[in-house]
Amino acid sequence: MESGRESLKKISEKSLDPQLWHAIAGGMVQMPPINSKVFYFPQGHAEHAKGNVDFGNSHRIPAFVLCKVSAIRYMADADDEVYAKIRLIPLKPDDLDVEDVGYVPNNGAENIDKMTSFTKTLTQSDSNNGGGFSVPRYCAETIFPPLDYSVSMPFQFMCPKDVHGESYRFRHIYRGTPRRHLLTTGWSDFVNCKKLVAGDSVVFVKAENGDICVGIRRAKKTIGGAQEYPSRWNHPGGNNGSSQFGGVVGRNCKNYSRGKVRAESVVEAGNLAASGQPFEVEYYPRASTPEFCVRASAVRAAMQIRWFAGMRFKMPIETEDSSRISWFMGTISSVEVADPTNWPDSPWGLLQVDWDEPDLLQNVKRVNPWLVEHVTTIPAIHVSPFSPARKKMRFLQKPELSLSQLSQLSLPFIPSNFLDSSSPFHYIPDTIPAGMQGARHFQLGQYSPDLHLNGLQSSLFPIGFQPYYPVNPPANPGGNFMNSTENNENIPYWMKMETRGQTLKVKDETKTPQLLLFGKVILTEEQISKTSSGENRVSNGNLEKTANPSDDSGSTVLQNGSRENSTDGSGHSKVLGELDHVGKTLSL
Amino acid sequence: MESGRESLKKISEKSLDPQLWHAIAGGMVQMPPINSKVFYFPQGHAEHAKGNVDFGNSHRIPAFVLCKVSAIRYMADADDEVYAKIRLIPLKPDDLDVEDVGYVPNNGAENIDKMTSFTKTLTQSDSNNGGGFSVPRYCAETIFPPLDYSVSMPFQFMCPKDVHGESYRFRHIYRGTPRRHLLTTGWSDFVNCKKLVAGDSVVFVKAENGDICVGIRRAKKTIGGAQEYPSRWNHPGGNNGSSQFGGVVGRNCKNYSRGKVRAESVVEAGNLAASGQPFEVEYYPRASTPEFCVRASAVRAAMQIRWFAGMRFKMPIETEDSSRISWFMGTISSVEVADPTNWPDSPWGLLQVDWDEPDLLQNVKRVNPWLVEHVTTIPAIHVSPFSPARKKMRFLQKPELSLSQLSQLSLPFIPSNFLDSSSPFHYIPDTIPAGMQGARHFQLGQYSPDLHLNGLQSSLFPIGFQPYYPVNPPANPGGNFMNSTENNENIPYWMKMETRGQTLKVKDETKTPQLLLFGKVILTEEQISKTSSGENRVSNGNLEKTANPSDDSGSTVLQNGSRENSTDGSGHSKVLGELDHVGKTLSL
DNA sequence: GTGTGGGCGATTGGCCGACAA
DNA sequence: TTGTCGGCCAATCGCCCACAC
Repeated sequence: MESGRESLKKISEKSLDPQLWHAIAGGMVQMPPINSKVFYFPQGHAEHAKGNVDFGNSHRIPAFVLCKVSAIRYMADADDEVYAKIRLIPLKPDDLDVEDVGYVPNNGAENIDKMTSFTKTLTQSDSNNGGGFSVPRYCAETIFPPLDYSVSMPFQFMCPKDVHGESYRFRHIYRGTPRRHLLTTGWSDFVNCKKLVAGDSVVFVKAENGDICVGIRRAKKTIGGAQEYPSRWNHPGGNNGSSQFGGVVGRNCKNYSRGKVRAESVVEAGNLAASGQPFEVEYYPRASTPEFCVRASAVRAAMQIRWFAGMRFKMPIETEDSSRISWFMGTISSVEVADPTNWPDSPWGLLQVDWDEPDLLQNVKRVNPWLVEHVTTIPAIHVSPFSPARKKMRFLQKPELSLSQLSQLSLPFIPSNFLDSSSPFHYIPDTIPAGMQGARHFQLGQYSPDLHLNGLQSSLFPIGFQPYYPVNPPANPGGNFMNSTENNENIPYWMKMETRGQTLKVKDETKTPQLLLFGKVILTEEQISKTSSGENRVSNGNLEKTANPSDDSGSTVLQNGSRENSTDGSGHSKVLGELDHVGKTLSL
Repeated sequence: MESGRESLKKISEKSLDPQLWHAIAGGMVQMPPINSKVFYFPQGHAEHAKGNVDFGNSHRIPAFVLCKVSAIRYMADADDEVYAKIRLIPLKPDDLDVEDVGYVPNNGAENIDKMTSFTKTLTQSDSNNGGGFSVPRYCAETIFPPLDYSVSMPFQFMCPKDVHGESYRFRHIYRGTPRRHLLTTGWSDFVNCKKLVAGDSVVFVKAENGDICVGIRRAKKTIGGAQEYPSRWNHPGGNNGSSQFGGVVGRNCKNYSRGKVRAESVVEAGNLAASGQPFEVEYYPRASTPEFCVRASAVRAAMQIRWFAGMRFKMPIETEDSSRISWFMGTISSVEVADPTNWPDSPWGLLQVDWDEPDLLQNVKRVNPWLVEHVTTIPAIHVSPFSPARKKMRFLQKPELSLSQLSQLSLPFIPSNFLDSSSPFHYIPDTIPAGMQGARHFQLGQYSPDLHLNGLQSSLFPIGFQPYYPVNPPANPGGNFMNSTENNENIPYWMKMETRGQTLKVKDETKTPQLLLFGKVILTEEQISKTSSGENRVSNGNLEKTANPSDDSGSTVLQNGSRENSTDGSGHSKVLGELDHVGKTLSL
């Protein structure tokens, strides 16, 4: 009664090549190295799950557990979303014999540069039922097999594989005036099969041996599992009956997709962690919740900072297609335990913050200390009359971008530089008691910068330490943006576009070819650009790149290997352009 | 960060009306009454899950745990598959104060006859992209709202709801020569939306208030979760490129649906059961694995039988659309513990069997004692030259019906009559030690009918008892079949049919309008009929009914309420026609 | 360089009766 | 009674260009 089932299981449990996985996950996704030490936060894990996680009498589950990463399996689920199964071994608080490995750029070090990838966010035309896929020239020339340009309309069929190893067949043709690369036949099927919509991204990855894979990054609509993708009609079909009756009833097709991480597995992990037994967690890097397995050195470094209300900070946010990161600035309004009832000892969400751009990040009330970077200089919060935040919201008046969607927010992965254990404090011994006592619910009064470290920090670092103040370069008030359009006081042209035909598909779902996403907060590229032209954000930079060999304006192919400690006080701009774990990752 | 998530969860956690649930689940599905006693079998639960279940050091998990059913929630998952969440409270082995309730025909007794339902297995034409749904007359007249037959082509729009409460809009028209009922507009969308294929069934249910629901029973392709539905193209679309190249590559769209029950929840349930704590299990009645919560009285009755090698037995199997049950006969080849290493004390799969029709049930090596019925008369195993089993397999030479698919098998629910605690032994006290000692791996020699009860049986019934030998009527050697076609030595007409057009859809997937299913074993109605004309099966009978008021040939509308002890030696034929928990369940 | 719309065939979806099982 | 087919029409898919940003 067991044969056959095994093979099925293996199909769905098959793990991906780590390089491929990282290419699809996006440049900002960093996984901790094997054997490195991390803090596991059950609280954060719970946010990662769908539904409410009830730990029961969770007094015995500590807010954080020091663990060693014993294994990582790189997986993809049924929706082609990549996730990782991280196996963790809890360490004794005084377990000093486990050497934390230094930063390792690639988990599979020998695979560096093995793959080339290109990411493109789908336009309306790309995801239209009737349309093909407009292939950026660079993608075609870098990733796709070469065409025979001697003929008038060169074309070929290419058959990339998805994360599950399934092949898809696309007709790749170079035609039109001016000439351009297109995927025609087969593309529409792919779009329907994968249920892609405008705003989703596809990643073409070429391995060293020439094999081509195609991955998917879905636009983040909601947060942390239980995602209910909007209904997507594959072929709306002529409906005589309904037009004849004017009825629009029916024709709905709900997709009751389940959450990615189940509450029970979180509880199970928490209990195992509490009892010191090895356990495994599933981590969805694109789930828009902060990672809950954080490099121990990063946590320590962050908790050494004497956070207090009034402090200025900046935080990196990735663009929706992972092509850029954007830094947002804010002020700490209060330092207090986020959930004193259930997690009185937790630094998770310790910082209550006010953003310089409250409209865009209005629902990000709390951030983790290790996700932000303290800045010593406070740029003027100048809301220019030409680009006020309020005015920007006019572009959000479309239903799909309404304020009601700007509801919940968690934070994406922190760039690796934050986790760099080469920070001055990586030598701090691991002496955190797994089950902390004392240190109940501390709350610092607002604007009490002289208050000393609160109980949390002292409990995290009970032995002698020096408060650490990172020395950052002055923030660049003018910003340092690429791709920013300046002449956009008017409605941008893409707001006026309409879908051809009468398809009932996702017509009104996403009119924005480029989205920027912060947890559940979806921002258009336009908004980002407009914001960029203000003075209240720091800068952004390329992460993945629109690599156009004939257009170097502001772009360079980023190579990995160059790393700087983001807190070393001098490498700011380098950090912004850093791309340090994917050999060549290119993007549009 | 919690708002909104709650509501999503509630949608997916909503439970169904028990009557509706039962109507969709099918007439053979019986749930134990609330407060009744059942044995919970972790081993069976594990078979219900996808993948391998590792109980770890499971020495402490008993093979069966006597429990009280404290609650049942009737649910439907994202695929519209119904399942139940059964809450169980382990009982102390000597817990005699818990009165086992007698058999209760309907869990919600007051709801009897509240609903009328009709089941139809989809034909190729029904599931064709271009086609509509041919509504059996009885369904239209019994379930659907009445049409105004005064006009020439009467039609209406009806909007049934699915298990999630979503409405679908179908045009119901009465037309053609001869006149017939059809669903046209909207049907195709429904098929695509629900990913229905030929062989799947739809169930129309009308509540007392006239509300109409539509449920789904998918054809069982594989066993116990991790089902990978065959690729279903929603709209294959014209593919100039591939026809021009003659290529059939690509155009595949795998659906990596997950297993229904996760291994972890099985382990969790087993541990809770072992420690005597209440727990909850998810049971998928259509998962083709035997139920793992079995009426205690049924287990006891079965274990009182002195099973031995050489015994003859019969077992009921349901047809794929739950419209009929079929009894297969076999001989016990050996009585031995199925998995002595992990479950040395378990009666699960105790009986090793040889089937009279080994081709059809070749992979059913073991059955549970409470799933079979001992027969005292051994009909001659006469393989007639006109309908030999080998010959029948000729019809399986199509790839979709090849022997390679006849791989694994578990067994469906036993009809309720087997569980009837009104059997002479329902008064046997519950004195089964939850953690049994002794009784390791007993194996009875083949054909040792005089051997006394083995250790398992004595451990299940440690106190005085009388071995129970059911007195059955002599098996009817000639069978008692309906719908059997005799003139099918030739290829049946449906084997010759071809799909119109060039759709790449499920063209070759299921050519059989009627399937009979045994776990993973799929049999056509033709095969069953041919088998029926042999002498080696006992009989079958209608369970759900093709209720045709103008054609009473061999059919009657079955009413619930009439119950007979299947082992009482006289009610055989009544049992076969029994339908005792759904008020009026009709089927095609 | 590439996103979008118009134009247009070829294909399919989808509704119908005819026919037969 | 109802499953399937051929016929037929209309809708739309999907490929192409031209045009803009």
